[in-house]
Amino acid sequence: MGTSASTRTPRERYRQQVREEVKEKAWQQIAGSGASALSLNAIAKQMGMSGPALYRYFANRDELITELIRDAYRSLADAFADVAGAGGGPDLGALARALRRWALEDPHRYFLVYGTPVPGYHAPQDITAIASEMMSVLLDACAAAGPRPEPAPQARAFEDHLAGRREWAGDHPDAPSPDLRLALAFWTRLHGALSLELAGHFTGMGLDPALLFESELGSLTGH
Amino acid sequence: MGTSASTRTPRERYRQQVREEVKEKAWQQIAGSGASALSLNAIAKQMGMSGPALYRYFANRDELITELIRDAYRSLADAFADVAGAGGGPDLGALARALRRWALEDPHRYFLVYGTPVPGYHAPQDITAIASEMMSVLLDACAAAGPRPEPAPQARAFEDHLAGRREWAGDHPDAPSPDLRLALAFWTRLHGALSLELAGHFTGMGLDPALLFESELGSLTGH
DNA sequence: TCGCGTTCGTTAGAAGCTATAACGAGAGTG
DNA sequence: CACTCTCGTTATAGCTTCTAACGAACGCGA
Repeated sequence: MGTSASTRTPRERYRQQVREEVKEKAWQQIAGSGASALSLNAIAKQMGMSGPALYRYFANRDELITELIRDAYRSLADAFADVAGAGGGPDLGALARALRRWALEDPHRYFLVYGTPVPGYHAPQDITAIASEMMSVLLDACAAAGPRPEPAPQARAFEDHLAGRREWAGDHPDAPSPDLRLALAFWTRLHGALSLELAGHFTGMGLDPALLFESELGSLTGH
Repeated sequence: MGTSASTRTPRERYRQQVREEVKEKAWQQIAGSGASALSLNAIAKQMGMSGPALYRYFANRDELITELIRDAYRSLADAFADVAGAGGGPDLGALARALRRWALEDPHRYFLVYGTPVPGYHAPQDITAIASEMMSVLLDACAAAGPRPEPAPQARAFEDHLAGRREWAGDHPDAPSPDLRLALAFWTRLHGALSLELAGHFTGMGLDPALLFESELGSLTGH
């Protein structure tokens, strides 16, 4: 046990090491020019080897990008888990600020997860697993959340709808419908504020996105 | 007058006609494979002429895409204006549903406007003008909106912040702060729900995005 | 109606990309 | 020590954007 199957043979060790370095260079390149401009050729040259060598490590460009998306999901889920593990009990505000911190830390990484979807792309199983892992933390925080604003009639209707379709709640099959709706509102509202901020739709407006974010957060945690 | 400067010379007429056909084919291609896969070469071949011919009509790929973004903005602004012009007075619910209809009509067009930003891209003047044209319609609807939920403390703080920085309100320099905040919440919340829906983050959850959208709309228009 | 200039579409080509194929050299295994 | 599997190489096909140079056609003024 200990260093598990990851460190089997020296070959495997080296292989993993190169894959990591490729991904590292890929992140650098994405940070500069976005994911659509990611070039395997450029990465290879940057690592001192010639183009097609990288195809020993990644079947194609899409596989590399999928790997990057997976890592991005993983880092966000870890950030969530850290928040849940740290302070006394889960807290929606802490989760929200961790989300914003994570997004501002690397906007391109954020857009890799929540931006324009790649046409043919379908998330593999393990990525949806990470997503539901995050949802689980979020539902815990929702359950622990205090009193919340009186829901509008449409919100009540949505909660009724949710009561019948909670398969996505994963390990929280008994979560009350208001909690499910709160979790979804958390997700959509904060993502709305964040993605518009990061896409630059507020630039030139002279408003502070942090305050807008806090305002939207306030609409979730109640007064 | 009448047919204005657009129909000056026969040459100019033909030129505009070709430009329109190029954009038409571009939309077809985007609808199939997304904007990142848009190929000038493929469009040219589809129109029966050889690659570089298109460079007589568009300086480069970016100029074509910018034009498409402009048209996309224009069509959304028109959809907003139609709603405002039609029924008796502006209505937030009608605007919201027009927004969702517009988005579902062509998700790729939606992402062209609100999706992952192109790294080097900066919106030209006339596009920001269209954006503030929409904001004006939205602010009218906010002013006409009925009683709204009691704002959370963070929302009050944000309104105070907005009171000092309302330059973006354009032709509504005297809009009250609660209206400004409502307009921004409209924008961010509905965009949050829409973009997650269109990006497919709800697929497999078995929930009805229309009801989620209505629920979020309910949070804006009050009970 | 005739010429002349502008504009258009062409082909050729450079530079870049993804991706495959075939080959040589090395490393680890039995 | 030899054998095999893996790695990195070069060559190549096919795609892309975009520039350059050439010929033809179109339309405007005379």
